Amino acid sequence: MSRPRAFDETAALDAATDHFWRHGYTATSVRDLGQAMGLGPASLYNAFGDKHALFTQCLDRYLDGSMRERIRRLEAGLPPRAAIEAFLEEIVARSLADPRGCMLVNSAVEVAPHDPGVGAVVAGRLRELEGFFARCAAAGQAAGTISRAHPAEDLGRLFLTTVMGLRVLSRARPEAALLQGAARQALALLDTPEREH
Amino acid sequence: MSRPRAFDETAALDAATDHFWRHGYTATSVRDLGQAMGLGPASLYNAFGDKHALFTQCLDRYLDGSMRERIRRLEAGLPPRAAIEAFLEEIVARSLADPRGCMLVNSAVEVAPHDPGVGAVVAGRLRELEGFFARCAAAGQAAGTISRAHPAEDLGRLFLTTVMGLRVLSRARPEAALLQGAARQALALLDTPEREH
DNA sequence: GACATTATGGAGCGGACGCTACATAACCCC
DNA sequence: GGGGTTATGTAGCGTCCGCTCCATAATGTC
Repeated sequence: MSRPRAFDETAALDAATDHFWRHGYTATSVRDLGQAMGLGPASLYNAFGDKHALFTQCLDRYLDGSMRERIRRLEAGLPPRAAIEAFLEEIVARSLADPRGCMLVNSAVEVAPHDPGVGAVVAGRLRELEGFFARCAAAGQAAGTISRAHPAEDLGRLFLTTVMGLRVLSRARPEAALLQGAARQALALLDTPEREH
Repeated sequence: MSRPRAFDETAALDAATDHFWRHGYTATSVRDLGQAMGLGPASLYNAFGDKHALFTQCLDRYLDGSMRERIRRLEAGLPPRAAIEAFLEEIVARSLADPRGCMLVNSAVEVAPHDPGVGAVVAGRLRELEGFFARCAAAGQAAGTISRAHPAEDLGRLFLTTVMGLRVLSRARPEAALLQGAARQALALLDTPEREH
């Protein structure tokens, strides 16, 4: 019925995501995106809408492929305490290996405060991550592998905060001793001896 | 000898800082800055150099007036454990009250990765903050007000990470329960019962 | 008051910005 | 192979970007 697209949509989105990820929203121009995606402006606007709409598609794809994938994989494949430990380990390893940092953090800082739509997406994903940690903490406490000294809700809040902090620190101080030390110290909360009563 | 400046340099720098703080480096134009500072472009460039030089002056002033001021005040006026607690409390209160977030975090995420000069400044200030927490932790342990269950270096690393994380979370989820819960949980590390041996 | 020096306002440089219009090309359906 | 429909390349819209030039103004020195 009509002429088909001459490019791979997912490859184009991946290229756009990489560009937003590296340079942020404002510092990325539509011309940059078109070049990275191998598209002229007409094709870009026809397929993905304007710059803002393209960014939200990239952010959604990024979050599905990184954060949600990790939550699903670890929660399904590991016991709760190990899932928490593995999450932090992966975050540290990624922070040390990938200079692009975390697109969720980048968006929370650069875009979310000025963009209610992106702000809602970011807030929702942060709640998902907090929920993962809180669920694992509660399950580990029920299974006896995690100390009951602290409420699971607060553990979830602190692990979420720790992940965000690690991702920020890695942009200016990508040092293994720093990131591993912080993660180790957060995980120590899982072993707090319980006071006798 | 020559015509004097017709504007207050510190007030102009404060106005520029506020603009960079709210909108970030890239999204702030020199015209915006000139309008906020009450200066024409000629005066602005003559007094402060180009946009990048002005930004670094704003960032330095901001850090001296917020982070360094807080470290100095708390470390001089409070015992070590209380200094740590007060720092986190102030960060939470400020995060809930001021929608601009933390300019150090903003700069670490937006500017530092693409700018070695700013990156060095940010890394240095992060080290100062880590040092404050580590010093307080060690002093508190020596005074007996902080548990010796964890090494002071790791406590410093985690508190630094926690502050960074709180500052990120507050941009998308400025919720008292979340930020206070995370801070409370981090501070619980100061009370870890020591295992008998 | 003439002079040297710095500050200021305004005009404007070349280029990049996000985005659009339009003619043409490539496909499916019949 | 014509017709309908969508995709694509190019040219270019109006605006804003960082920054500079230049004529003029305001000061201290003598």
